[in-house]
This record gives sequence, C-alpha cells and structure tokens, in this order.
Amino acid sequence: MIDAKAQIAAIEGQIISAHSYDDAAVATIELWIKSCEGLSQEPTVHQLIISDQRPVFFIHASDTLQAKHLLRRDISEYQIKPLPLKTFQQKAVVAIYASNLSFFYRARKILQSVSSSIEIFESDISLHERFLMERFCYGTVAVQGNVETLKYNENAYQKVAQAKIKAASVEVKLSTLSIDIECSGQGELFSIGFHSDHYSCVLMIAQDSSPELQKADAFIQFVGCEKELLSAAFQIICQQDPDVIIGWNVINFDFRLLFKRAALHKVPVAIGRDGSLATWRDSRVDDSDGFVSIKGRVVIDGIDALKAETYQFPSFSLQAVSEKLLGKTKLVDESYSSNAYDALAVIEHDFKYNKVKLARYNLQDCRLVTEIFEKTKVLDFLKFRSKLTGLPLDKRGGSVAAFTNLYLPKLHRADYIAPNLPVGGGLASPGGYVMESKPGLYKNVLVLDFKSLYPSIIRTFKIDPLGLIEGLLSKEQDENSLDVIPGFKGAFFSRDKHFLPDLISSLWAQRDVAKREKDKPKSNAIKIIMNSFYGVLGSGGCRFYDTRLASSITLRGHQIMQQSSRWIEAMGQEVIYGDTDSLFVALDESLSAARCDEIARELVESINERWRASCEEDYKIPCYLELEFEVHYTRFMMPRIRGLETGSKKRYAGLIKSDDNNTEELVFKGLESVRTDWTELARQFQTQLVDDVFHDRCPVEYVKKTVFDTLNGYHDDALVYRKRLRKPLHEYVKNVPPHAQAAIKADELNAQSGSKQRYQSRSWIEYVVTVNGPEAIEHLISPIDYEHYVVKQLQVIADGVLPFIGLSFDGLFEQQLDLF
DNA sequence: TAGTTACGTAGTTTCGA
DNA sequence: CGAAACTACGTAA
Repeated sequence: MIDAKAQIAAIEGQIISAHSYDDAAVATIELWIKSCEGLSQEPTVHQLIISDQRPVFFIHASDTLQAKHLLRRDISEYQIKPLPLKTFQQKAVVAIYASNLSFFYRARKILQSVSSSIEIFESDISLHERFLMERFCYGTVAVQGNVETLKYNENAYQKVAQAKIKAASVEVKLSTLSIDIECSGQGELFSIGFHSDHYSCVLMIAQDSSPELQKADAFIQFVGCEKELLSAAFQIICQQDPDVIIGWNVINFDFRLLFKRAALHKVPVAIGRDGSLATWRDSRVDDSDGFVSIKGRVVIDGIDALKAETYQFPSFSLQAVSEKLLGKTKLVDESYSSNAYDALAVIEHDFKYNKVKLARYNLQDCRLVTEIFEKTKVLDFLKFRSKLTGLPLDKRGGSVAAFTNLYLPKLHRADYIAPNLPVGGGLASPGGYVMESKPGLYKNVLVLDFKSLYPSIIRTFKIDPLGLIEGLLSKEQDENSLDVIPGFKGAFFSRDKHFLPDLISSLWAQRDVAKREKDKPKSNAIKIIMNSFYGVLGSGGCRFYDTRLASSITLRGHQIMQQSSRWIEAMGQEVIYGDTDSLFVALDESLSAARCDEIARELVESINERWRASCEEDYKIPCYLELEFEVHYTRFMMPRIRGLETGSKKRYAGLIKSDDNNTEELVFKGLESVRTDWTELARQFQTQLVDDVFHDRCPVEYVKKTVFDTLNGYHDDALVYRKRLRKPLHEYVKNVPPHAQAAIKADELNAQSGSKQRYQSRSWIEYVVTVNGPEAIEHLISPIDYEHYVVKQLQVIADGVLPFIGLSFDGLFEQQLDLF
C-alpha cells in the first residue's frame, strides 16, 4: 500500500457496500462509494470510515430502573438518555446508547432474556442503516473529509478517514463483471468464465499440454489445478476491479461453491477493494440461501434482479430468459441439452475431451448475463430503487425495509418511535373485492380500471400509521372532531398529520416525469415502490402492520368498486365482472368500435367526477381516484365454473383489435391456456377453440381431429405435464399427487441404477400419464394413457367453451360412442 | 436480509353408509 | 361407494 498526500474532498457517489463493525472496541461504519468528480474525471472509488458511533435502541421510560439493574455489570458502557419520544401508545421512552456493537448486542440479549419483562424497540436496525436513514441518505451520498490515496493490486482508491456524510442525489455509472463456474457433479471446479464489455476470459484446469490446447482460443487460460484456478480467479477479479459482480444464480451457486473450494484449498478470498477478505453467511431461515459481503463490491444475481423488477418467465433458467429477452439460445453447441442433468454429463465429458468447447460454452453464459443486464437496464432499476428507498443494490425482496427506511426518520421527527412487530402476525385483513361474474359470450366488453387504486386510496383517504394514531387521539379528545377522516374497522385518520399520502404524491409526480421522459427503469421502480406500500401495511412482517390500516385500504376499495358498478348500471350499462380495481362493462353488441370508445370515455369521465364530488361532499378531501379506460374487447368469453351455472372469477378470454383493424390480440387470463401445469395439448386446444369461436368458425372438425390425432399418437410430444415439487419429496405424506408419484418412482429407479436422485428437494418434474400412472419423461416405460388425455385435458376444455355455441363434447361424438 | 388475499381446478384421502 | 374435506399448484390483481 502506498500513501499519498492528504487533501480535503467534497464528493458525491453511489453506495456500493456498507459495513458495521467494532474496530478496537469502537463502533465503526465503513461505506464504499463510487463517485464521479465532475464530467471529465474518471469514476473513483472511495472508502469512507465513520467511527465513534453509538448503536441505540429504546425502552419504556418506566423500565429504566430495571434496565439499569440488569445491565449493572457493565453499566458504564451504556448511556441511558431520556428523550422527548413516545410509543404509539403514548408512553415515554428512553434511549440506550451502547459504547460499541458488542455491548449493544449484549444489552439486547440481556434485556430480552426470560428474566426481563422489558420491551425493547428498534433494536433490529443495523448501525449503518440507521446512520443513513436518519440523515435521509438514500443510495447516494455527499462526503467531506480528508482523503488519502491508497493502492491495492495496482488499483487506486481514496480513503476518507473521518468522513462527514450528508444526503445527495447523483448518477454514477457502475462497472460490471459477469462470472460463471463450471464444475463436476461433486462440485470440483473445472473452469471459471469472466466477461465484461471490454474483457473476456475463461480459466480452465488442464493437467497436460495436449496439442488441442495449443491451438486454443486466446481467451482461454490454462491452470494446473483447482487451487491455482481459485488464486487466478481472485486475481482477475482484483485486476478487473468491478463495482458489481453479476451472474446467474451467482450467489447461491457460484459464490457458495467458490467459498467452499477456497476453504478446502486454504486460498484466501481476497477480492475486497482494499484486499480484504470477502465473507459468506448462510441464511438463518433457509440453508439453500446465503449472502456475500465484499468491501467495495456488490454481487448481484440476475434472477433476483429481474424478479425485483417483477419480470416473469415460465422458467428462470438462463436459457429460457435469454431466449425471451435476447432472442438467442444459450447454447454454443446443441449437445448441451436444456436438461440440467444431461448437461452435467456433457460438461464432465467435455472437460475431459473437449476443453475448448467447454470454455466457449462457459464464456457464452457469462456473455448472456452481461447482455441481459444491458438489455433490461436492470442495474439502472436497482440504482433508482436504492436512491428512492435506500435499499442496498443487492437486496432481495425488501419491501418492508424500504418502507422502514422512508418512514422511520420522519416518525422520529414527529416524536414517535416505531412499534414492534405485531404478535402472531396481527389480525387478518380482507383483500381485494372480486365481483360475481355473468358468464357468456360477448361482443364489445370494456375494461375500466382504477389507476394505482391502493396508492390512490392511501393518498385520498390519508391512510397512514401515524395518521391513525393521531386520528384516534383526536377522536378520543373530541367525539365530533372534524380533524379526522373515517376509515374501516374503527379507524380514524388525521387530516394533516401523516407522511404516506405526501410520499405517494411525490412519487406519483416523479413517475409522471419519468414516464414523459420514457425512463422505464425509473418509472418502473417508482410504480413498484408505490404498490409495495399497501403490501407492507398488510403484512404481519412489518412493524407498522395494523388491520385497521390494511382494511381501511381494501375495504375502501370494495366500496369504490361496488359504488362505481352501481353508477355504471344506473347509466344504463351492464357490469359483468370486476376484480380489485377493474370493472368489465358489456356494451350493445351492434355498436361500432368508435362508439364503444366514446362510451368508455363518457363512463370514465362521469365516474371520476362522481368520486370527486363524493369525496368533497362526504369528507371535504381532494380525490385522487382515477378510473381509466384500459381496453375494449371486441369479443369476450366469461366462462362458467366447471359443472355449475355460476360464472367464474379470475378466468376469461378476450379479443382486442388494433385501431386500424389490421392486427388482433387474443388475451387469456387465468384459463388453462396460460397455466404452465396444463399440457401443451390442452393449452393449444383451448387457444384454437376460443379463436375459432371468436371468429365465428365452426370448431367441430377441429375438436374431432384433435381427439383422433391424440388417440393415434400424433400429439405425444404435447402430452407432458410440467410442475414444481414445492416441498422436499419426503414431505408429500398427507396425500401424494401425480407429479409427486412420478418423482418418487423416478428417484427409486435412479437409486437402483446408482444415478443421482433428482427430485428429493424442490425441483421441477416433467411427467406423462401412462396406463400405469404418472411416469417422469426420462423414465417413461409404460404406454401412454390416451383416454386420460382425451377426457382430462381435451373434453374439459371443450366443455368449457362449446356450450356457449350450443354444442357439447359428448354431442360431437354421439355417433362414435365406441371411441375407446 | 418478512409484500398481500382471492380463486379455480385436479387429485387424494377420509368419512359415513 | 359417493360426498365432503383436504392438499397442492398456479394464477389475478
């Protein structure tokens, strides 16, 4: 390490990693940020040290004596300080400041022990989280302090020893490095691939120097053994010096394995920006889950990242996702099958006999991850998320944490501390309102939906944790108080003391700007955060959960849906269905598309005006509810519940025509066509059948042909069921559903043949129903049970549709009763 | 390293005869 | 043996 002269810096940057620890018995926060100092300058990495911190939690003031007694052994390590703060129950609290983290944890443990009756508050918030949120620092910060330039492995970074931090908003470009490991079935490493927009490399183990290896591609580097492979890999990470390490399942597969093999060979995982060791921690709840911590870097899994942005794919395999997003296949070579177990065999074979091919495959996977990140701009999404909420870039889930980050500092400034988690998860709350549907075939169905209904309810009716406490207080003091807006389940909300409504207003405005600027990652981030507020308030895992909050949102939603529906009916239109925030209106079949649009706009305008008037009249509040015209289905099918006359819910199909009438879109919701656990046969059959009906084509010949072709074995490839085993296989004890039966049989065969058991803990299974029951496709030995497919996949689908045009499945085959 | 409830369908197991 | 209860999964919003 080389010291350079110190200078005063004033910099702004994005937080890459944050750490809290005791350094020589002093609680210390270490932040690593990436900054851009002016337009012309290169991005720089800064290590910020913030020392002399005092971790804190709260107890009731009335517990002070007992707390002092319990902590008497090292009472000098604590400062117990009365504060003008209170709980939601209006009880005064005192803060307990610990001299360092070790004493903080000790006090927490002692006061929570069985011999203590003391309730402690906010003790779950980490030192750096509290430090940042109390300063309203979200994702990016401004720093002042003495800078010295240090170097590790030729890479310079700036250390700020006594950093002063404040809030800032800045955009910083982050560098990424994609990595991917290939290994044997036993987890012995074969090769490690690296890829960024300016670097490609595959490290591969090779004991010999066969001629084949001499003519290998330049990007391949051979190493002698696994230990060398690990050292070389860590060196590449340090040399490339990325801010962000990306990959596919990179944490729970690649890094988990890296740490394991590095421990085995005693190779230090020295990939921190200052040469420090990266650390691995297993999740406390799920042992297949873990966390990587690297000073100055962050590891982001592509799957987690896309899920955070609510991307959805039938399968999150790298192959499936790249095909969908990039339109190309994962495989350099067709011999790498989509089947993970076959792929393993090929990889093991190629490691022995075709290392160059394996290296290309390895690198291709790295490249695909880089390209997925570029295409989706998912890192931009994560950066915006962190700027809006303070969530770390690599945080999985995090709705509750985001809410806490935003809410807690405001609450403290209103002299309240946060409540603890509700015991037992609190009382249940109802969800969205789902209307009875009117089954049938329709022409001209409008879908009107409330734009961000729950956020707009929070905003309009001032739903807010503090608002509830203050509202109830007002009501207690004056039964006729005008300072409150009624909610549900006994709730009253303060008109002016609240945070959420303003938070939503601000986000709403920002989102409108982002939308105008066509900034998709940003508008997406805002939308997801706004929508998460309700989810959080409705979750027993959130300290602010209260059934009166959640119910005041959802039950207001019920009222809005029902009243809007009555208003539409009063205007002479027929509401045939509605779910949570949408209303389906069936118009006269003979109307033109233009006329339907016109009616839609009239309805929307009228309903919006009525809600505006109603809010003003009943509560004297501005109304932010907004009904929108979503879509016009020129054809629409609302099915019946199987075997009943009752209309179904959450299942329908519709046909949308483009404005110029040239293109059509067939939409299925909830029906078998969009369910991954139905066979391709059934899904295609339903799609085609509905398409025929929507276009007034007679489906009789199609139905007959499909049935006969199925019986004749022409559709065998489409008869596979694909389903998840959501539990470990041995936990299917209460009953054993078909997919579990197939899995049990398959793993029995695997055990007999000495092959690896594939289905023991949570996996996918593909199976076919045979005359001897379900069989996994790789162990298919019995003849296919065609009758099963005709009755359970084709007939039920047909009988969901045909009755609407006066037909039935049995009716079509009356002359052919000898079918089977 | 905690977002929710509502719903439909298939299949298995249990229960009462 | 048939109905009812229960399990399991995937989906809408």
